[in-house]
Amino acid sequence: MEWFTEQVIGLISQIPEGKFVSYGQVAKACGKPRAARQVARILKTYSAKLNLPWHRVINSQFKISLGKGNGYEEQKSLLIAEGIVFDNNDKIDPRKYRWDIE
DNA sequence: CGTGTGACGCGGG
DNA sequence: CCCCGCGCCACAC
Repeated sequence: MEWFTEQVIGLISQIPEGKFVSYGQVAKACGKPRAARQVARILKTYSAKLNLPWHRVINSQFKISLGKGNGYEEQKSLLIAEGIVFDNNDKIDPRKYRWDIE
């Protein structure tokens, strides 16, 4: 397993309940500021098997990146279950829920 | 080895 | 807010 991948997985696993981070945030924190897309791919590949809180990762627009009918509904409900509130535009408030990586 | 594809991000209209 | 284009990068064909 590559170093970057391990960093990403390690970081994601530390996101506190009720909080979120963006793909870009994770990429940056792991030393590759342009690798947001890779972070997404890593989640798709390992989330299920490694029991990661994948739902706590969204895009920089504070919205869920999964298409409706393709995981969107599930991610949303998981976040709501943790107390996160979505506004009328399906976005969440970063001032309340964003987790600023250590 | 060229080409297409994203669970992305940023700027612009 | 929505829609586009462009840059980015690992991967599948």
